[in-house]
Amino acid sequence: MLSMKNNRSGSEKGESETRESRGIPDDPKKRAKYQAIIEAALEAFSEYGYHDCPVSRIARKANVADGTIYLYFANKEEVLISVFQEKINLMISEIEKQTRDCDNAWKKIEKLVRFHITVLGDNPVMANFFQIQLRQSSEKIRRGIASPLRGFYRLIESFVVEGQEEEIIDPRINPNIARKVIFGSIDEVVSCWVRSRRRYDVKERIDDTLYILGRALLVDGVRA
Amino acid sequence: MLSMKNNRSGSEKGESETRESRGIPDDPKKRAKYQAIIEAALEAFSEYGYHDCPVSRIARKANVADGTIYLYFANKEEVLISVFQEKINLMISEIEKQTRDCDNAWKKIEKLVRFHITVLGDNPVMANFFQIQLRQSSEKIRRGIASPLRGFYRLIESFVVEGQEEEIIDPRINPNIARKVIFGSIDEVVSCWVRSRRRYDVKERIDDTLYILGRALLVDGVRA
Amino acid sequence: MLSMKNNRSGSEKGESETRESRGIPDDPKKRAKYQAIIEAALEAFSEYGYHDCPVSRIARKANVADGTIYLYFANKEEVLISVFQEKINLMISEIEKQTRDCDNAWKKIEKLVRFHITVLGDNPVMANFFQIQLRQSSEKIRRGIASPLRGFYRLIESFVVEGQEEEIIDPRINPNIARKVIFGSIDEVVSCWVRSRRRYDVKERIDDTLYILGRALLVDGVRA
Amino acid sequence: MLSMKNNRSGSEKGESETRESRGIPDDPKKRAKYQAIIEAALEAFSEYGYHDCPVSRIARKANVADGTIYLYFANKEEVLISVFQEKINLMISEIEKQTRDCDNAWKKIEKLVRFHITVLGDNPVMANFFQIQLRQSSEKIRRGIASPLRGFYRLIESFVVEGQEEEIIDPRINPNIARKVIFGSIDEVVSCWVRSRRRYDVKERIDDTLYILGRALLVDGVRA
DNA sequence: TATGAATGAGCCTTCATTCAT
DNA sequence: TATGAATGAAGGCTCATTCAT
Repeated sequence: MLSMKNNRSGSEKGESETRESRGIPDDPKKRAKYQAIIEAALEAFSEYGYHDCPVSRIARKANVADGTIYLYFANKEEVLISVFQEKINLMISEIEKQTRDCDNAWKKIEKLVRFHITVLGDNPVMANFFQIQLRQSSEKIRRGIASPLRGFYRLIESFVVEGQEEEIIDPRINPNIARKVIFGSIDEVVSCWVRSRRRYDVKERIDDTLYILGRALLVDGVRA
Repeated sequence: MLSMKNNRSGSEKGESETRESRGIPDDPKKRAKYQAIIEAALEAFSEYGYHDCPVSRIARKANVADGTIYLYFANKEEVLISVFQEKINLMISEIEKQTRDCDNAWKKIEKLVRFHITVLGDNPVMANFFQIQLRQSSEKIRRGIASPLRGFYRLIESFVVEGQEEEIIDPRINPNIARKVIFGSIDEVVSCWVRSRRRYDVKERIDDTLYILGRALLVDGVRA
Repeated sequence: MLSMKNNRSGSEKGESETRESRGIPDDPKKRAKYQAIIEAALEAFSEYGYHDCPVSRIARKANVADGTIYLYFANKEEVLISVFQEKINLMISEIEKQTRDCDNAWKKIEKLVRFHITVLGDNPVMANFFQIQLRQSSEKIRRGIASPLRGFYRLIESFVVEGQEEEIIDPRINPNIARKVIFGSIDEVVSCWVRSRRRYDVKERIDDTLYILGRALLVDGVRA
Repeated sequence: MLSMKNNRSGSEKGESETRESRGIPDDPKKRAKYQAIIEAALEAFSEYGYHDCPVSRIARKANVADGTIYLYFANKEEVLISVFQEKINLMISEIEKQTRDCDNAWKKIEKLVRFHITVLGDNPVMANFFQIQLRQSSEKIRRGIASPLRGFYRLIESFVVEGQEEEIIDPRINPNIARKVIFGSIDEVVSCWVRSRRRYDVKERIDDTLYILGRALLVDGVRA
């Protein structure tokens, strides 16, 4: 099983407390403020764009002082990274929970695709954050995002491998590439929808997407 | 055939000389300087990241004064957009040329995928630009990029439709979604490679990618 | 009586905290810094001229960082406007105070003229500011200055009307034009002196000016 | 008589040709271009404001290249000064002509006031230029304007002295101050009208202004 | 722990002026 | 003489971050 759940430290190398990450507070009062900042940042970034969103705007939204942000996060980049960590980890746990009792690996992939698109489709703020704000050119941000994203990647890939073990997914498929096709497809579907200013309902695209992904992965006998 | 080739004007409405786009110079001397700035910007953005790359750095690289940039582009955002226009249009023309005498639509898709990954795989600077720098959160940039990108999208989609007419691609596939799967897959494959700091050779991933895309699209009889 | 005294808010519409004016701070510590900037700006503008005086020079003179200016004023134009507001309102209050127990309206006008020329005559920095720096071609500045200036205009005009009610000023005189003659005369007297680089003492011109203004306004019986 | 007419050199000290002024061209073709620039500048300054009017805008309006401006004027400041010189000298000549056969000095003053306000009142572009654009804080501009302005001042003052010689103007009046009262009054009347965005007709204010000025200057017996 | 005033580095952009053609 | 592309200095302003309270 994926042991991602609480591995939310800023970097995988365990630079415990210094610059890169101040960690997630244990004290419930602090934890609440930490969460408030995360949620405020999510909204603020989506609303104004990462680079056009001053830290003061996050603070204002979170009902804290500007300086308070820096008691919880090392800097603005860390805030963005932490928002992503929080959200992607929630997503991963939820998908793990929901796929736990699926009959087979393809059902899990189906669930994952459906869940991911549905969540973002129902949540414009998060969709904007994931598809637009996250893609910053800053090296530090990219590195900070890499690790939690890997958790999501591994989840998908594990489903593919599982499917191959169950002999419902073509064994000649490279699972790593399959993961990229799956993730890339979802990502593109959602990105286009966000860029279209959400003029249609993405959820209506789920079945067509799954149809193609099913063709791509499943051995002939299994395809409906 | 797609008539995208030389449609590189800044805006779709053809406002010859407004703020948003100063157009591409006809005078060959100016054209050369325009190109020099484009190339310098491509490099500079890739090297430092769009937001961490002052206009002065582009100017320096292009061997022109800071102010000169503004004789050719309305502002920094326009530079980024123009670099993309220039490059994506080159790519489109080249793909159109190379696919002109393919036997069937699938060969064209194969060519496109292979070409796209190869070009970026051989060109780290451009890869970084396409996969990282281009994804800015600025609304204006996103809009500026949308139109030339659409040309690329249309090209892919036209191949899918062609394949369906040739009855080698599953008619039940939604071509628009197929395009997203194809583009999303390429994009993810290249992005991961760039993010890995190009620690391997992407071109080695082409066949595996095409294998999955072939499964995804082709009717059973055609698949090798 | 004119209720101008403390009406120093940035805009007439009472928009408490908008861009255009950050208001005058209540907190005494901030108020002190606000005043320091005002005084520094007055000096700096007079010394270098509005357009040739970078904000950084004001900051330096006020012993604050450049950015601090923008915590107190929305932009450079607002600084100029605020300096004027501050100074003209002081002037108005002082004149109101000093004219309160004058025997008649003409004495008030006399006082006003004498006071105005004396203050500027004794204060080259302020004179330069009022006569030179204030007259900027920027529309926004002109509008910002208009409202506090109107307070000064009204004061003069009220004296003229009063004089007519007292039957010492010719009733056939248009008080609005009389105000313009009075103000225009003072203004020209001081301006010429400033432009002469203060090569003489303006205060010596007061009596001659008042002699002419007395002739202009007073009914024959009253003139000395 | 005033010998101002063609004394339009940049400075009174006769620094013939070097920096400060390139003089007015004799060659009629050049003279035409010189005039075209003057007129274009007058318009452009009025329209955009001196500081917000790039030299290129003047060039455009004058149908010449930017660089051409510098063949006729040493710099932008010189352009402003020259516009003023041209216009004020025209004004002076015209007033001299029109007052040549006035019965007495007061009629001349009347004519001058009426003429000045009428010309500006009928010519918003020139009014804006004289009342707003001209008042720049730049030391160099102020000095450049001083000399031609002095011609206008002298004209007014000469009328006052004449009036005193004719014994229609109070001999106890200081002619220099009288000139300031006259000029200051006109200036204020026109300035207020310009600042009001010309919402009324200034010419309607002429009589009221003259009434007050007549009271101010004329000996009792002469006043109507 | 929380505040928010203060900092000051840094960047985009403008535009007067020059000069090769 | 005329052009207009090129220059590059300069400045207003923002905002991430700090630190005294």
